Amino acid sequence: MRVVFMGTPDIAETCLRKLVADGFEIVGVYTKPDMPKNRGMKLSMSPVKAYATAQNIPVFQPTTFREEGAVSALAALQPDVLAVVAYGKILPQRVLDIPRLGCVNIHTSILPLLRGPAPTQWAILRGYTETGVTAQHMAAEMDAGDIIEIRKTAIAPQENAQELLGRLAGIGSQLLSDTLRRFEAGTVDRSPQKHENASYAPMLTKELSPIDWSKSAQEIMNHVRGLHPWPIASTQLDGKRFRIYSVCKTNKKTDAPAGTPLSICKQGLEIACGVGEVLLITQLQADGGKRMAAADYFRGHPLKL
RNA sequence: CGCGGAGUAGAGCAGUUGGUAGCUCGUCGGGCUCAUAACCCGGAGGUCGUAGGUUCAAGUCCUGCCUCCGCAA
Repeated sequence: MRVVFMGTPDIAETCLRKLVADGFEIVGVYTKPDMPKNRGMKLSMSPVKAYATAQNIPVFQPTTFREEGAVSALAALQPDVLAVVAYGKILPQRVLDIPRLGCVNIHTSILPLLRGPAPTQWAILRGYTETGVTAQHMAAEMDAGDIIEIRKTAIAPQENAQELLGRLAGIGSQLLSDTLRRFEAGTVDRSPQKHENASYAPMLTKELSPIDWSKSAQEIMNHVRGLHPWPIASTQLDGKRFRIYSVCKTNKKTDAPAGTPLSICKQGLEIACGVGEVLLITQLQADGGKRMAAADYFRGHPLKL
């Protein structure tokens, strides 16, 4: 079976590796074009491209499928099935129509919940205790395709989006591999989504970073966990901006206004949040500095309380 | 050559206009207490990222290199 794979970030690389390891014939890999990134604005390739190149799989990086050349190039690969994982581009119907057997997408939520680009992070941000991975037939409307299979998993109380995404990548890559086997065998299920229950998980932005200390300890924890590893929760303290990497609930109470630093102890800095609760900042990073334990930071930067 | 910050004891920092390095925590030894992530006394531990240069003298000034980090994309 001729498989064309489309994907860009780490989770896509994990899935591609799984397909290669399981012996699928990958006749082409699509990924987003190399972009100047990071310090120095160096041109960098996606994890998927790096891996595909190392495996000598042909890599395609069209800017858009609106051009006929890109569409015909895909058709020339004569794919039986198209496997898409976090590609980062919307595929028009005429692209979805190319593969002989169909197009499968792996989405890291329990569809129809959390359609869109950041489902893993929003599952945590919204305080869900369970999420999952969905294999769907692709439709022109994003993440609205008929469902093939859903595999659920519980979200651990302390788990952050990076850790969760790592687990979902493992589950998703297995699900993708299993699904492709079913495509081969002609035993793929199909059941429509309950579109009236759909919700959306929009792209994360830096505007989401600042912590609202008037929220409850649990909500702030969700905020910190959900925005890890990007864009990372942040707050102002003593006139400086800090990225907050991890926090911990306490059972203490306070009358101090939300956002007030209360005390520094061995584990970190205690701050008042909403409804009189106290949250402990355990890991942070100041501008220009490294990420470190909060207790370490305040050893060298005494904070007047 | 996108903009900027930083590399000093195990950890986090200070070190003023250049004159053989300090603080907090930890660590080791001793003491005190019913008790404590408590307190007291004492000790160990640093070729100040690296290679050159200026100087009587450089952590402190100049140049190259390495590494780390934030912003912006």
